[in-house]
Amino acid sequence: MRLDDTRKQILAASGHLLIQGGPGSGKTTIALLKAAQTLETLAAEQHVVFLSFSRAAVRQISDRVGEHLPLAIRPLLEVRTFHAFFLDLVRAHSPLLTGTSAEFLAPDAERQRQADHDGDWDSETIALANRGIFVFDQLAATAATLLERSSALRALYSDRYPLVIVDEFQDTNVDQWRVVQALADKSTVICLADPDQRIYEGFVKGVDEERLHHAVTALQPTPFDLAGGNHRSPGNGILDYANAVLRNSPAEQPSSVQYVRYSYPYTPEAVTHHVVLRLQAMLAEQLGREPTIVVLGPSSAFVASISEAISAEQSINGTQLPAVDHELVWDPVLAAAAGYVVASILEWPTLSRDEAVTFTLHRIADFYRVKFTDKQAETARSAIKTTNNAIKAFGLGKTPLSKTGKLVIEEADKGIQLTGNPVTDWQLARARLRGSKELREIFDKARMLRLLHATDALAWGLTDAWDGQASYPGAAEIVRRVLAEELIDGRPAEPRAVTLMNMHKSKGKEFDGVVIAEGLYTPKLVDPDWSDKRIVQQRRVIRVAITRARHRVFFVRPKNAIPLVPPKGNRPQG
DNA sequence: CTGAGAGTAATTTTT
DNA sequence: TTACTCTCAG
Repeated sequence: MRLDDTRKQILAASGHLLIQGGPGSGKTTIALLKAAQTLETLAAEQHVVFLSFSRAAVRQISDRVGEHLPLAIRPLLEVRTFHAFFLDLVRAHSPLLTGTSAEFLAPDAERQRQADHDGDWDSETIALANRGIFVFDQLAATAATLLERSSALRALYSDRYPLVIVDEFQDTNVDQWRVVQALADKSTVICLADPDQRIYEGFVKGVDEERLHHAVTALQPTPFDLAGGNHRSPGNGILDYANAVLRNSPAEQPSSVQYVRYSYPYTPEAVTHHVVLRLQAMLAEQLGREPTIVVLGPSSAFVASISEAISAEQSINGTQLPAVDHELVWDPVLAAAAGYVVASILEWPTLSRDEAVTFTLHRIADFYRVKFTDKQAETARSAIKTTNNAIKAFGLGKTPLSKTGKLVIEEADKGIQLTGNPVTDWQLARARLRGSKELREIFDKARMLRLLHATDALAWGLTDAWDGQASYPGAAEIVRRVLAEELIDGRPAEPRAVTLMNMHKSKGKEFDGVVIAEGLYTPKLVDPDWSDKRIVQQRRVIRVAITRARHRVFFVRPKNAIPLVPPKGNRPQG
C-alpha cells in the first residue's frame, strides 16, 4: 500500500492516537504498521497488544500480520479478544480482590443458574464475582477494578504492554473503556473507530454513543481520519450506496447492487436460494474463481429458516435448485442443550428404566433453563416446572400429567437398538423426540448442531464412548465437553463458500458477494413506524451489511417494502 | 396442573 | 407464518 499524507503523519505521531475511518479504509493496516514501529524498539519481555471483540476478528487481523510485520518481531504482537485478555488478567490477579482462586461460569451454566434465580440477575453476577465466580460479563469489570485499585498491577501491565491497540473502539462498553483508561496512564493507546459502525449502543449494556467523546476528553489523543479511502470495494459504488442508505439520501443504484422483489406464492427463503446460486454464478464468471458469499438477515431466526430451505433441493418456477452447502453462524448454546437431550437417549441401554427416564427428563428441563431469557421467560419457566413435575410424579411411581413426560417413559420402555455408528445412532435417538411441543422444539434445535459443523468433533467423541455393544455411556457429558471446547477455545472455522449469519455478526468480515434478505413476518430492514433513533441505528447496521461486499450485493425484499434510499432526481426507480 | 384456544407481536449481544 | 403470553375448562 502506498502511504498517503495522513498515514505518514500517523507513523510520525507519538502519544495516544484516535484513528477514524469507514469500512475498508485501512484502519487495521495502518495500526499494524504503527505496531511494527513500536515492536522494533521493545525491551525484553515487552509486547504490543491488539485487542478486538470476536475470535473471527482476531483471526482476520492475525492473517494480515504476515503482510506487514517482519517474521522476527511477529511473536511480540499479541492479537487477542478483550475477553481472552481479561480472562488471563482476572485468573492471575482476582485473588487480590476475592481472596479465593477464580472460577468461570460458561454461558450455558450461567443461563441455567439464571433460570433458577429469583430477582435481578445482574446484581447476582456481581455477588458471584465477589465470591470469585465469574460470568463472561463480569470479566471486564473485574479487570478494570483490579487495574484501577492497584497501581502496582497497572505499572506491571503498562510495562509489559507499552502500546495497546483497541479495535472497534466505538463499541467498547464502559468496563472495557475503564481498562483502556487505566492502561493509558502509562501505556500508549491507539483507538480505531468508525462512529457510523456503532451498532450495539442502546441494547448492549454499557455501550455509549458518547464513547468517542470520552476518549477525546480523557486521553487527548491526536485525531486522524482515513474517511476517504476504500480498499475493499474500490470503484464499484458499493460504499457510496451504503453511505446513501445510512443517510437516507438520494442515490443512483450502481450495477453492483441489485434488488429482487418477491410476493406470494414465493417465499423469501426460496427466492434467497435462487439468488445465492445466481450470485455464485455471476461472481465465478467475474472473478474466475470460486467466490465467497454471505447471506445476511435482520434476525438469527430468519437466517436459520433460510439455512433450512437451502439445505434441500427445491424447485421454483419449474427450475430445480440444488442444495447449497453452507455454514450457519448461530448461538450454539441452545443447540448444545438440545444435543444433551439426544445424547442422554444414547445412554439408555446402559441405564435402568428409572435412570433413563429421569436422566432424559432432567436434560429436557436443562434445555428450558438454557432457553430462559428475559423475553421467553414464561414459556421456559412453565416448561421447566412441568418437566420437574413429571420427574417428581415418575419418582413416586405415578404417571406424569404432561405429554412430554408420558412420551419419554413410553420411549424408554420401548428401548433403543444402537449400532455403534455415531451418525446413524444420533439420528435414531433424535427421532425419538416427537409427539409434544417441547420434544418437537428440541428436535429442531438439535438439528442446528449439524449445521454448526460440530458433528465431526461430536462423532469422534461418541466413537470413543461406544461400549462396543449397545450404548454410549457418558454420551451427554462428552457432548457437553466437545461443545464447550468448540465454544471457548475453538478457532473459528475456515471461511466457507457460503455463510449465513445475522447482520450484526457480519461486522469486521468481508466477502466477495453479499445477499441481504428480508422476510415477511420477521423483522423488517427498516420500518417507518420505528422511532427515529431506531431507524438511524438500523441504517448503520444495513450499511455495515452492504459494505461487507467486495464485488456485489443482492437484496431480497418483499414487493411492498419501502425503498432504502429515495430515488435520485425525478426518475422513477426500477 | 396441563394444554387448548385466543389475541398479539415479531432485533440486535462479541466471549 | 410462527411463537409467545394469558385465560380457562377439564
